[in-house]
Amino acid sequence: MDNFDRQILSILQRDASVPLKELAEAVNLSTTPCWKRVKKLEDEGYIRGKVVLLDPVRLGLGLSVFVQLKTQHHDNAWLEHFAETVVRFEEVVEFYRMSGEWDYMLRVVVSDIAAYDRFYKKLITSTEGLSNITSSFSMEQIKYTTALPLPR
Amino acid sequence: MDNFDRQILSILQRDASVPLKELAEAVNLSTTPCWKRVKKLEDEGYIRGKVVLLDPVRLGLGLSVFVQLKTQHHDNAWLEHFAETVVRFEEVVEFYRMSGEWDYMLRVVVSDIAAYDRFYKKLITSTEGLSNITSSFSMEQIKYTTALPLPR
DNA sequence: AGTGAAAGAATCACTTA
DNA sequence: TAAGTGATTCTTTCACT
Repeated sequence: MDNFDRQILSILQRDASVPLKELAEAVNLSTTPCWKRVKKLEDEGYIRGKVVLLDPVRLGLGLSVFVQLKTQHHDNAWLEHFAETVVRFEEVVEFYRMSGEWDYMLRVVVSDIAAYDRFYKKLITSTEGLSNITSSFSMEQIKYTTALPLPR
Repeated sequence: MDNFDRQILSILQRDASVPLKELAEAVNLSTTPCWKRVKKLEDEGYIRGKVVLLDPVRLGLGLSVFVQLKTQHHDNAWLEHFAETVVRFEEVVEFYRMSGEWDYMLRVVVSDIAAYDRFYKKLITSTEGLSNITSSFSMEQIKYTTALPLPR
């Protein structure tokens, strides 16, 4: 992981549609060595995949809801079962196990409050052992990026 | 936005490295009409871009911190200035204006608690008018996807 | 790490339903 | 208005230096 690699990752995580030739020029390599580095970064797991990002608002999915959850169960078996259930819901785009007051946090993407309510009912009927839930509604997504802060 | 388009988006938002020929086969079109649809979806703003997703843990960026903020200022000028400042920080990968108790929420990606503390100091010295801040630490990212729940 | 050739994909003009 | 065919152009990939 040298400087070349970091530059390559930095460009590709912002725009993966640049042709290899341009990418190579940008980092001052010729195509083949640059290509070999990209392949290596894929093989070594730095690059997890290439995807297209969609516009949630354009698709009528402009509402993000953050759901914070508490449970009494703190054993691994319960967590595994719970995680499996929650992960299956397509509306759940992010899911974290937290320290502090709340045990879990989700980000749920839906079209509107009515759709969120449907999701909420689905969630509480399909999981057990939750002692507390709170939902916080986002009014506006001011920033959303998949680009990680790479050390330069 | 018909069924073809939805299928195309559904595939590309999970894997944008599939060749057009395969994509076309998967949705039962030949390459050109399929290609035209992809271009149209880009032009019309459904597709915001193509990116490579990196593995945060592999890069030593395994800590997500959720930062909730309150302010006294509820005018547009203050928000704009505040948003501009916060958006500039690369560590901030998500930034929402919220309803309810907290006015804003951030997701911040850092390497460890020490790095978060550096970010925290940077944040509070570069913004003004914040009346309350709380940080919640994620122990584990159980799910993270950029794929939106498209209606089928 | 680089060159140049071969293989493979994307793009386009044009045709057809 | 939308889909298909085939030719052209551009990109990626690879053997070799």
